[in-house]
Amino acid sequence: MTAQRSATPDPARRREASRRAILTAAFDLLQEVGYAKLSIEGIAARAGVGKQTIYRWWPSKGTVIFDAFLMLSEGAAGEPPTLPDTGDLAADLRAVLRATVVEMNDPRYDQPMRALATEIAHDPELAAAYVERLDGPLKEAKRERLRSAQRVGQLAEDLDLDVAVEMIWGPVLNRWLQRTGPLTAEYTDRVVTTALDGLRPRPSGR
Amino acid sequence: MTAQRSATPDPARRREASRRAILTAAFDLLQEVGYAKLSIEGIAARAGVGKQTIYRWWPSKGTVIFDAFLMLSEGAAGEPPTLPDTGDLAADLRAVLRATVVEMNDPRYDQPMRALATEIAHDPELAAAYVERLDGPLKEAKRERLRSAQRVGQLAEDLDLDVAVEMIWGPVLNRWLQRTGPLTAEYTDRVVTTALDGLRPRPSGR
Amino acid sequence: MTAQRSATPDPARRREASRRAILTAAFDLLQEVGYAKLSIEGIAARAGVGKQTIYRWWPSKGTVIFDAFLMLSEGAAGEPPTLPDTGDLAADLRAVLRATVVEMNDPRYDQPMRALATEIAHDPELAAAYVERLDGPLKEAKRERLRSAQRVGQLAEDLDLDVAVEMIWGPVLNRWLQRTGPLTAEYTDRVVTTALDGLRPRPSGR
Amino acid sequence: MTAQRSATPDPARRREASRRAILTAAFDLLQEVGYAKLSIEGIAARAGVGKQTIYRWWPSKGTVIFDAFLMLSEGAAGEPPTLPDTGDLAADLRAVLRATVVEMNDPRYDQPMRALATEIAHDPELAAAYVERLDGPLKEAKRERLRSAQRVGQLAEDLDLDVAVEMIWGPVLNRWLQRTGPLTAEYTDRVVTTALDGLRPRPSGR
DNA sequence: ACGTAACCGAGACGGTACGTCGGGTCTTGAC
DNA sequence: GTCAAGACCCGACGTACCGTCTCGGTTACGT
Repeated sequence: MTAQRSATPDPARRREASRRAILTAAFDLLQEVGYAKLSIEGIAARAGVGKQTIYRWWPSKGTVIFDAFLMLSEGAAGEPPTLPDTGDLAADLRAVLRATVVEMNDPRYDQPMRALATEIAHDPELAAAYVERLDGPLKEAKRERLRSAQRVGQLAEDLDLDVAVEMIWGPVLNRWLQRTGPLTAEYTDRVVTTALDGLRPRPSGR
Repeated sequence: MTAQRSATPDPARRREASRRAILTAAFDLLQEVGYAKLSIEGIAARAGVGKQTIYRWWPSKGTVIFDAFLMLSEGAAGEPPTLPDTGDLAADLRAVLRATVVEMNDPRYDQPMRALATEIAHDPELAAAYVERLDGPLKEAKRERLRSAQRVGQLAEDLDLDVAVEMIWGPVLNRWLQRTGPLTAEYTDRVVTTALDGLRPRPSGR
Repeated sequence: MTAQRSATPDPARRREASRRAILTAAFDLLQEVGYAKLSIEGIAARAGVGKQTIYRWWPSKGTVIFDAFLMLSEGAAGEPPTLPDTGDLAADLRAVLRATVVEMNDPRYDQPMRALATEIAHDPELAAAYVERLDGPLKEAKRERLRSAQRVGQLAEDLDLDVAVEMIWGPVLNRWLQRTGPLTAEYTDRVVTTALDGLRPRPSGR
Repeated sequence: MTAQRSATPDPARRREASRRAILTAAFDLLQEVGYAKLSIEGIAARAGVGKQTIYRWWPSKGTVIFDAFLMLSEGAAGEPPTLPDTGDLAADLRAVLRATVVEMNDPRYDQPMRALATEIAHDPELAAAYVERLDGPLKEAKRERLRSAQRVGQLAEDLDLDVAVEMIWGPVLNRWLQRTGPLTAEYTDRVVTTALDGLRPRPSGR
C-alpha cells in the first residue's frame, strides 16, 4: 500500500490518522505552494505531526508524494480502472485523450502531477513503484481497450500493444511535461488519427 | 545567447572567462554529484567564482543548467543539426533512435539531461527558451527528414509532421524520463515500424 | 543568567554543553583573532555547533560576548566580589588600581574587554544588562570599601559614593579605552592621591 | 589634515570636492543609519563617488569618520578652542560640563561620537591621531583653564593637571559611553564639587 | 489491570545551502 | 592620473530545511 523500501517499524502500531493527515497535507501543499517550496517540515506542520513520524514511515519526499497519489487513486475506486468501450476505438480514444488534457490544463492537478513525474525521473526505485502501482493498472486498461479493438478487427493482429499505447499517450505526455506545444482537443484528435493510420501512405482509401 | 529573462547588468562589462567557468562547472558537477546535490555554492566554488557572479547573471539554477547545455550544443557545431538521409527513411530513423538510446543509457549524459528536463517541467519560461533554442532546431531537422521522405512518397502527403515527429520520439523520451520500460535497440526498431505502419490493419501486405 | 531580551524557545530543552562551548569559543576567538574578525560563523565552527543554535538563544553578537564574560565571572566565584580592606584606604586603592592596569595591559584580557565595552557603547539594552549583572556587583564592592573608610573617618561623611567611585576608576578606564595616555602604576598612584585630596589647596598639612 | 597612515597617491591631483562630499556623507549617514549600518559602499553612493576614491585616500572606515570630525571641528573655528574664564573656576566647570552633557544627550551628536570613540578603542593608530589632532587641543584648553585657576590660588600649586582634567571629565565620559548612569546637570555639578574638594574630610569648613 | 515498549507531538540540535550585503581589488571609459 | 561606475572574488550574514536526536505523553499489548 505504500512506497516504503527498507525495514520500517511495526506497522501494526501505526496511527492511521497521522498517515492520512500527512498524505493529505502533502497533496494540498503541492497545490498551494508548488513543488519547489514543498518541505517535510511544512508537511509535518500542516498535518499537525512530528517530523519524525514522516521520516519513520517514508524514506524520501518523493515517496510521500507518491503515496499521496496512491491514496487518492485508491480512494476514488477500489476496482481497477477501465477505458470506455463503445465499439468505436477512434472515438473512444479521442474522448479519453480529451479528458486527459483537460486534467493536464487544470492547475489543481498539473502541479502535483509534475511533482510526481519529476520525482520519478530522479529516483529509479520510486519509478519502479510507480510503474507497478499507479501506471501499471492504467496501462493495462489501455492495452485491454486496444485488445478489444483487435478482436473486432479495428487494429492489426500482430500489433505490439505496449508500443501502441506509448504511441498514443506518449506525444501527449511529452507535450505536457516539456511544454513543447499547446494541449488542445484538436491536437489529441490529430494524434489519434495519425497513430491509427500511421505515417506511410495508405494504399486504398481511408 | 542566454536564458536570462529580466533586466540584468551591463553585459558589456561581463567577464567571459567567468561565464564559461560557471557553465562548465555546472555541467561537470551535474555529471559527478547528480542533480539533487547540485548547488549554486558548489558551482561557484568549482568555477572559482563568487556566488554573486552567478546570481548577477542567472535568475535560477535551471537557467544555468540550460545555458550549460546551450554552450555545449553551440560549441559542437555552428550550423543547425541535420538527420542522416540515405533515402531509406525507416533505416535512417532506426539508426537515429538507436543512437539516441545509447546516449540515454550513458550516465554521462543521462544525469544532466534529466536535470534539464525536470527543470523545464517546473519552469514555463525556461521551457519556452528550451523550445526556442535547443529543442526547436533539432525538431526542425526531424521534420525536414520527414519532409524529404514525403517528397519521395515514403510518407503520406497530408501527414501532420509535428504529430509525426512526436509519435516517433515521444515514446522513447517517455520511457527514458519516466523509466516505464527498457530502452533497447529492439524497442526503438519496433517504435519506428509501428509508427510508420500505424495501428490499424493494412489492407494489403506491407 | 543570560542577556536574552525577547521571547526565546523553551530553555528546559536547551543543551548546556552547547551553551558552554559557544561562550568558550567566543571568548577564545576574541583573544585570538580580535573583535573585528569575530564572526558568528567562526564561533559556531569553533564550538562545533550549528549557527542556528547561536541565533536561537542570543539576539546579537554582543550578547554572546556579554554572556561569555558572565560565565567567566561567575565561574570564578559564586559570591559577590570584595575589595581588600587593610584599614588604609589609600594603600588599598593603589593596590587595586595597580592590579587593574596590569590586566588592562595584558592582551589576553584587553581585546575581549574592549569588545564588550564597545558593544555596550552601541547597545543600550546590553548596557543595562551590563550595569545590572557585571558592573553592578563590582561597583557595589567599591562603594562598600569607601563606606568602610567613611566609618573610620578616612572619607568625608557627606561624600557622594557614586561620584567618588567614578572619580577614582573613571580616569583609568578612560585612559585604557581611549588610549589617551600610558597606564602605569605611577599614574594610578597619582590618581588615588589626587582624588583623595581634591584639586583645591588644602588649608593645613598634607 | 587627514588620518592617512601609509603611502597615498599624489595629493596634488586630489579632487577637493570629492573629499568634502565623502566626509559630509559619512557624518550624515552616521546620524541617519547609525554606526552599525554605516558602509563604505553607502558613503560612496551618498557622496556620488566611486568606492575606489575612498579606498585611495583612507585606509579604513575609522579614519574616514575621524576626518569627518576633523573637518567639522576645523570648520567651526580656525583658532584653538578655549574654555570660559570668569574667574570662578567651579562655576565655569559646571557650565562647561552642563553643555557637554547636553550634547551627549542629543542623538544628533551622540551616534557619531560613539562611532568615533569605539573606532578609536579598537585602532591604536587612529587613537594616536585622535590624541594629537582632536583631543589634544581640547585637553590643552582644559589644562589652561586649570592653570589659570592655579595662578589665582583656586587650585593646589602642586596639582597634576593631567590627572585633574581626567578626574573632572573622566566620570562624565564614562557614564556616557558605558551608559552606567544618567547624565544630568545635577550629576555634573556633583562631579565638579567632589573633584574640587576631594574625597577626604576637609579640616575646616569649605 | 497493569507495566512497558512503541508510536507520537514537539522541537532542539549539527549541518548544508540559500540569496544578500558589503569588503577590498580591478577594469573601463570619460575627463 | 584621477575619477564614477560597477563587475569581480570572497567572507559573513541571518534564514530555511535537512535528517537525527531527545523529551514527555499516550496508546495498546503481553503478562
